[in-house]
Amino acid sequence: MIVEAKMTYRFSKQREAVMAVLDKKNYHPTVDEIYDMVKKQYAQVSLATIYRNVEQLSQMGKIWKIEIPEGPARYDGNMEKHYHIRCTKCGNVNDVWFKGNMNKIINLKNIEKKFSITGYRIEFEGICDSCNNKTH
Amino acid sequence: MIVEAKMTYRFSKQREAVMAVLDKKNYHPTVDEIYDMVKKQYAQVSLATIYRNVEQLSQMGKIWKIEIPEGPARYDGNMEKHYHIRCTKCGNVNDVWFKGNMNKIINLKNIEKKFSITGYRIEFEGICDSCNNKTH
DNA sequence: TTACCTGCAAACCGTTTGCCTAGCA
DNA sequence: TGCTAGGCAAACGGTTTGCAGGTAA
Repeated sequence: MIVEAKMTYRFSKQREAVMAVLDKKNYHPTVDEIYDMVKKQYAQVSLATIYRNVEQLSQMGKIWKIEIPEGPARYDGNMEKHYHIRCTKCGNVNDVWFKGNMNKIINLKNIEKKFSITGYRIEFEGICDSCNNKTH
Repeated sequence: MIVEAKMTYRFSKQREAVMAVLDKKNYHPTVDEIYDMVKKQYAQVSLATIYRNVEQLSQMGKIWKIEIPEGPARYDGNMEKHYHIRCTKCGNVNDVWFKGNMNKIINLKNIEKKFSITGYRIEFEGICDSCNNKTH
């Protein structure tokens, strides 16, 4: 028998600092990058604390975890519905604001149902401006 | 200046065995699972060999690597164009045969262009039959 | 005063690499 | 004979965990 763990959150200055780092549009730092930022304010902070806090914050629905295949996850403090595009050269992630309702466009009813489909994950790929403009 | 490395492949029974494992429809094993299969035939085979071979085969365009967020990659020997759905309970991956042209449905022209978009990755999520039917 | 939260270090897991031998072409 | 592929073990990168002390409520 599984017993739901009761979980209460309490304030911590470190978690506030993580939130503050993520309070910026079109910014999708990795844990390491968040760590470096938070360290400026709390030199003693540990990497594990950052990991624990981003996990908690994303479970609380306050931030969004962006899974990156073959690389560190990135986090996004902007909870408005949008998508992401990743530069296949430098790895940077940018916001994609799709005009229209993606749920209408990807009509799950058109897909064969041996599963009950609960969602989808879509991620765009491309080359960003700064990589495009680089001579090499 | 970057010099393209010249690469020639040569036959190996281990790589044949990996291909043989993947020659089955709607089967998406991890490296560990492939390893276990190949070991039945070649007890001495090493995990590194499986990794090197799946990497090579997918570069040769003979198999497809399915990136799984937070988990081991899976491989698919079926190169016909299709999509995947992953059970969020048990992690199993199944094929999704989408009726229609996904490229028409996801019209990249509708998306703002600060990037040059080269592609997208879409992965469905759901609960598979066997997980649905499990009492718990 | 209770439990959550922290810092530290060690462990973890999937994957890659260095080294040296085996074996295809 | 030259160069790719293999086996083994160690290293790697991102992430999680155990523990003991710190701190919010």
